[in-house]
Amino acid sequence: MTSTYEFPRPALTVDCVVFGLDEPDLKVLFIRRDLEPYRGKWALPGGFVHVEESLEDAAKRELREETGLEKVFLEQLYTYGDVDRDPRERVVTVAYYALVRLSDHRVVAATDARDAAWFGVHDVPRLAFDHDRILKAGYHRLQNKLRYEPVGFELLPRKFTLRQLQRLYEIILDRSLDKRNFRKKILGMDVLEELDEVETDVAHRAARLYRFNQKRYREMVKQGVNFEI
Amino acid sequence: MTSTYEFPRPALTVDCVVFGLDEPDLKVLFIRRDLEPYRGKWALPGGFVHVEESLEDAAKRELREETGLEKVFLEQLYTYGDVDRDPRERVVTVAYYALVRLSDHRVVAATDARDAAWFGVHDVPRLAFDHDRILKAGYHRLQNKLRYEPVGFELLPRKFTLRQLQRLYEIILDRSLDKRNFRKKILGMDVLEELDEVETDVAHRAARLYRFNQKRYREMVKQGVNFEI
DNA sequence: CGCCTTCGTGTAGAATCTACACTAAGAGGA
DNA sequence: TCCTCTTAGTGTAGATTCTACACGAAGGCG
Repeated sequence: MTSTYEFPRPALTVDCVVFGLDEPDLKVLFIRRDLEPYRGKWALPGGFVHVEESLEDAAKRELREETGLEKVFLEQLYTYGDVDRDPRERVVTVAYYALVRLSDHRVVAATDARDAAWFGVHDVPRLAFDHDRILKAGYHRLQNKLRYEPVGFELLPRKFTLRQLQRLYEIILDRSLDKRNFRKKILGMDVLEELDEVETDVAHRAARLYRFNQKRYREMVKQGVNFEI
Repeated sequence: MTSTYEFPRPALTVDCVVFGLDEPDLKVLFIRRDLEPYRGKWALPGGFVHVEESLEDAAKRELREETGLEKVFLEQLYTYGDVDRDPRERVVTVAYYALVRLSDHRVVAATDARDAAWFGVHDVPRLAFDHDRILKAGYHRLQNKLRYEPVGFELLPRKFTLRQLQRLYEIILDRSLDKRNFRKKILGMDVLEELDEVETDVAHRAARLYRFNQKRYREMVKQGVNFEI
């Protein structure tokens, strides 16, 4: 079954920059290509947009098919449309970035016959197409996002300690933060719920666990509260 | 001449949200559609992406063809890909927003047979497709952008007074700013060149003219300087 | 020359940011 | 049981930045 159009059309794909926190590293997920071009090279998970699915649906579907990931935080990043991005033909790619809780999704690589693997964000192999550029944009966006919105919770277990959260910020923003100031700031945002639980299995005083209160956050966003770190 | 593909492909278009400052209003440019669907309705300037041109080139070309505008500030906004955006068929639209110096481009509407017109951003007619949504996103983006980056100069004449600049900020951000604090802040950024000229044709003391020093700005961005207002 | 309008400037008090160090809790081993 | 080790959890002073606010100077115009 084929489709015919009066004028030639670019192919349309989605690609996802998938971040996961694997302390002490921020990791990104790639799949190994099993087709030409760039066969055997690592690439961002992604693929063609079907004509009856939205862009976001396409991104979700590709993530599920290629990496087994579901229900992750997903946001549009940028659309890449230079004419020579793909050696075969004109391809326009809508890039998304995703944040996944590795605590929930341990076994990603195994879910599919395809070869998937996490790489440290500062230690990425040569990538197919212009995917290094997309990766860079995704990382940059994550850093900016984190600076202005409390989005990091998507990378942590649902219950976490303030120390874990601070480490996350330090890893992503790539600079160290003062413990007391960080706690003041983040608690002052008033979007964390203090739980009646502490962490377990640590060989020292256990830290209190917190949970992100998304409902409260959304209310505060409406009121125009600032979440800058 | 037709093109045939194995699978159906969405059509790909670009649309531009074009802002211009026409004191005391921020205006947006629309064209009146002369084809179905939405014939006679106002719509964002835009059109199909040719297969041999980049997305940005397509946006520039459409702007030129439909509105006569050239060499304007142009930046990608968001890509809209819901399946039912267009009643005819699946259309994916990469939206851009543009800032134009009305002082340089007075006669936009006349350049083409097509019907083009500026509307106050708070006083826009019913628009074709989901263009009201795109407009909203563009306006929102402009506000955010202005808040964090000195981008407003693109809307002013190359030489301008601090008062003009402040008015611009007030119009776009939709709140009044303190004169002295604004001047301190903006001059403290160190990206304005004080000229040896003052405004003319005013019936009161003439204000000094300034010019935006883009080179200096770029250097400062590299150093990670903050341009928040 | 007087009037009118806008230009251009400083400061004090409030709020926020930054840098910094010690006691408390709990686990583990002697 | 007690000593040691590690991290938890907390407050403050000084510097910086933000905010609110008013008046003399310049220059065109009648």
